[in-house]
Amino acid sequence: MIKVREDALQHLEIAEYLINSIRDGEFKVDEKIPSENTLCRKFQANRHIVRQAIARITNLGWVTPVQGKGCYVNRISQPIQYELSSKTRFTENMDRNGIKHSCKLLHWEKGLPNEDEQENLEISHEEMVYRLEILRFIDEKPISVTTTSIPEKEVPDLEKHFKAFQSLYAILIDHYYFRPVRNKSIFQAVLPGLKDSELLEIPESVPIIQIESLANHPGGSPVEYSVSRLRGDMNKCLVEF
Amino acid sequence: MIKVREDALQHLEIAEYLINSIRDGEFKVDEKIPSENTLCRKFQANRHIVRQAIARITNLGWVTPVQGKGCYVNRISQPIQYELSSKTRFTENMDRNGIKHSCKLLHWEKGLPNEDEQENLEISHEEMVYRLEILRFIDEKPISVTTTSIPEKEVPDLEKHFKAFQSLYAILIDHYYFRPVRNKSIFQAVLPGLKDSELLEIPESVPIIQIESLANHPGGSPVEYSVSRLRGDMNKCLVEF
DNA sequence: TAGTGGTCTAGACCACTAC
DNA sequence: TAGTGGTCTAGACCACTAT
Repeated sequence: MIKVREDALQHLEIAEYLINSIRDGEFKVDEKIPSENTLCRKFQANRHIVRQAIARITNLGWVTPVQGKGCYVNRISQPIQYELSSKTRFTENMDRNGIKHSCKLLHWEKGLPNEDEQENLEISHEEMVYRLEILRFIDEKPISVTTTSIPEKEVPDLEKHFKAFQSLYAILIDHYYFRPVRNKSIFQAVLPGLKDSELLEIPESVPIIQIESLANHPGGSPVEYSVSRLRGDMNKCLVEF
Repeated sequence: MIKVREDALQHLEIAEYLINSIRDGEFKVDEKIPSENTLCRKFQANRHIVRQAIARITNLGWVTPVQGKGCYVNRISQPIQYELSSKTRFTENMDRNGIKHSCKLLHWEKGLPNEDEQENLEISHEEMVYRLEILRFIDEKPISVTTTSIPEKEVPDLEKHFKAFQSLYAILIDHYYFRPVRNKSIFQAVLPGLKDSELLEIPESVPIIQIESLANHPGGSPVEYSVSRLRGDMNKCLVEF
């Protein structure tokens, strides 16, 4: 067992104080906690220590520091529950729960498949795939980013339907007359990469749920391989058996 | 967009160097990376910066610092894939994949149910529950901690069977003649609390997968409510639909 | 211009490990 | 005793926001 000096770990005490103050409503949602300097004076602590404390409660999701302004208390919303089954999709999930949402096609490309795509989609190394990167929002705040791969042969000229992009599944159903069925999903808890943390507007220490999914033609062959990364503090996933 | 000084974020450069060196095999698994002081000299950087870099690669799972000794490179094992379905249990999962595992009953108690337990197990506030805390190991390393609640009426005198605890399900089947069936699971990515990080022997910034599950009597009423917390860097969960 | 958070330097003392 | 990582102090300059 590692000993700890009695007066040490002061940053944990400060973090605890801040969390309790937020819980008690002393620091209110969307308002600011005291500045670093103020906290230094209050606790007779070094700025470094105060910053450690703030880093901790930031990672725990309580506040978001903004350069030049201050450190804002987050609205602690219950995470959105996302139901995964063979049929549910993001859009239906949100609509069914009456949650206002939107999405944005960040990027698309047509290219040769990587190994994961070849294996999961059961295609050869020379069959082209469409690759879409989609960012989803709830209350104008980004909550997930998804990379989806579909073989070109399944959706020729897919890019013709990208104007006013609303939902990939709407395009598949309206223009290609099929609706993929979720076959399997693999869940992991990971830390975001630099790109993810920028897109999702979270610090690099907020955990994210990564869901790697494969969807098939109804009763048939694999057609859509996707990797989604959801903010851990705003999402949870329900699976019923 | 926030600007960054060109010479700034030096700690990210150092972190990148360290990761690349580990990847390239320059720093080998189970050996130590150079000491903080050595890195300070090498990069002409302040110790604080070097420590930031080390904190980063620690959180990303590459190394584990040990006081007084050094900073050891972790064996990057592919995460263990854990298959969740209505029937699979930890023990069967591991056995099927030929993974050597063990577990330990950390604590047990009999007490009144909390709100979650009342709701999920569909019991009144005065029906006692057994509450078990189980730590699971793979290769002698802790990988998950689970809290399981079962109404006392389902398993009277449960504690009589705790000697040489091997598997809760073995006890249920051998002595109470039923085998719970998984009904639903809720996945979240969270950061560990202090207690979790101690039990799982991970720093507080390594994400964990939290799985809240409910299991029923075959075709019947709820009988087991559990919350598991798995090391994110060592586990992934597969669900097939 | 003043105040905020972001980054970095320099140096101190402590606890733990190895010798 | 020397070397390691853990914690903390004191102070600097920067970028951003508000006034």
